[in-house]
Amino acid sequence: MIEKEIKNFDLRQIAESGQCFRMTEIPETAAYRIVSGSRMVEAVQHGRRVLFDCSEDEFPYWEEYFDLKTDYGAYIASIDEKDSYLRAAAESGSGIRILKQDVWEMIITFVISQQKTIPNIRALVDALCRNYGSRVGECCAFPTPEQLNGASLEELQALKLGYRAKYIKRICGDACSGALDLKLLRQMNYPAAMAYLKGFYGIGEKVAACVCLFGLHHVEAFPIDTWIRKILMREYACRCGTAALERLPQARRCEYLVGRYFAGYKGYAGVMQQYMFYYERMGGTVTR
DNA sequence: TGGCAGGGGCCTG
DNA sequence: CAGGCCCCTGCC
Repeated sequence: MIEKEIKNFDLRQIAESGQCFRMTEIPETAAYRIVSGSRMVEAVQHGRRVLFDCSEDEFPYWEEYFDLKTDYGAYIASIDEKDSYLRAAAESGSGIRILKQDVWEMIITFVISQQKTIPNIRALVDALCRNYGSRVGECCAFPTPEQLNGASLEELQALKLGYRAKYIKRICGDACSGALDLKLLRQMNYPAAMAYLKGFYGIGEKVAACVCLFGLHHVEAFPIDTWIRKILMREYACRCGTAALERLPQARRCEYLVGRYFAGYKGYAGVMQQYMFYYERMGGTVTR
């Protein structure tokens, strides 16, 4: 057991923040089970005190996973005082961390995520682990590229992956052949990683940004999905006057708003994205 | 009961 | 840029 006192840390908020899909509350306890790649830990929290059920040797992995050495209070304190929406969002999710997850797992997970709901994504990731991952104690590891490459297109479609099955099939092939070089990807900076990821079949702008943010820990990444799009148009579009915005094509409007209102959070705009996403999913109200 | 809209998008023409 | 895509869920 490792016990730590941690500010700006909330297991429940992290579990519901939509960046990880294998973090679950253990029934009838206040504890959470967190699975990443082939590792597993259980953690429970009482206020700022957090207990991790792991050895001293294992802890550094989870310390990095939860980004425990970073001061999220400083991120929150840096928010523009005039931006009352963002302040409220950050307050609602002040215990969120940007996780440093397994890159391969993030690639497949976010390819799956397109046009799916979060419960659905959880179920599909779980199915991949149970069907193709190695058993680790009582849970299953995320399948390696080689393991997942053993799945036929028909098998993947049978799991209800729909049109994503062919993306996954091709990406597994690329990862096994070396065309998708994860080691190389991990060494790239943000723009290079985005360009590299987008070159693979089934990975577009949004999925690439999620892999950068949640897998490579490029916290400047700012994924724009339907929720963030809705927020940007509702909370930020009116601030700059509609004329400037209407001159832009539909697809570029969000990009423009992000450039205008989030440039100040240079190098960590993705943290703000997570606060907004969480706040919106919680119904735009503080649930504490 | 059925039709419709939308889901943490991406590819193709 | 507009459709189409697999297929499921929520809603009326």
